[in-house]
Amino acid sequence: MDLHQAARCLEKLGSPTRLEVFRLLVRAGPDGLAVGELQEHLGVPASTLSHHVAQLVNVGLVRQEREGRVLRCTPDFGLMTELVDYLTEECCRGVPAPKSARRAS
Amino acid sequence: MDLHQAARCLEKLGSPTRLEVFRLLVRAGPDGLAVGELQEHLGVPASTLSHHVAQLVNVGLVRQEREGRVLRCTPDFGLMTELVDYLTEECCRGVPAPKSARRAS
DNA sequence: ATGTTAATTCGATAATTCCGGAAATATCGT
DNA sequence: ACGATATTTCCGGAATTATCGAATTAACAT
Repeated sequence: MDLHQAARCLEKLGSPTRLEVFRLLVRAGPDGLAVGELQEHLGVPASTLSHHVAQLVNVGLVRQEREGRVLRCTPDFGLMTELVDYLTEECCRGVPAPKSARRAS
Repeated sequence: MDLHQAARCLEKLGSPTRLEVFRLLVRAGPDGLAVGELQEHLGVPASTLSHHVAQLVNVGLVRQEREGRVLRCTPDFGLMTELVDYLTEECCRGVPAPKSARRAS
């Protein structure tokens, strides 16, 4: 994860609607949620929600898989974790951790 | 930290320039950096940089203190940590951690 | 084929953000 | 008071993003 990728992810998470979408997906269990289910939770018009979800997919934070006529959305925990790790490493410590001192060893 | 505050912080960090500003401040040690020093690092026109820094100050991620004609900027580690904790708690775990099971106990 | 549901794409408008030069403000030194 | 430096504010245009109804595509059932 480099600075530009981190910025892109942060930008997309930086909208209340999209952050809520991601949060709902994370809490929804392994099957995630269909776009329609997200809509019920959020009460946003379908086309608006579709744009927001598309942006999260675009940046890789959300994956979509068709299941009949339903589009099931799941969060990419790996990418989110990379992002949080980037913030922790690069933006939370006053002194950059020496490259040999990260997690064990 | 609630969802809306988190979204505001994320939005402001979601620009390569602003993320780089924050990163530089974090790595700069306890005295932070003057706006002018940031400008040397980034090569951005003064007024543009001023806008970006102002947004970070606005959302509380950066503090400014006058020192003569220099404005010294320091990151708010506390707020940043709250943000990262929010993301970790709310957006990284599939199952919300039971409220009695966070860090020790 | 037709209808129904799920979701996206289109298209148009409104609102916001971004950018940077020029002018203003603040502080200090002489 | 004047000049120099540091930084912001003002302003306007360009670019981007947000919003959402309407039309469209996709999948399925009858």
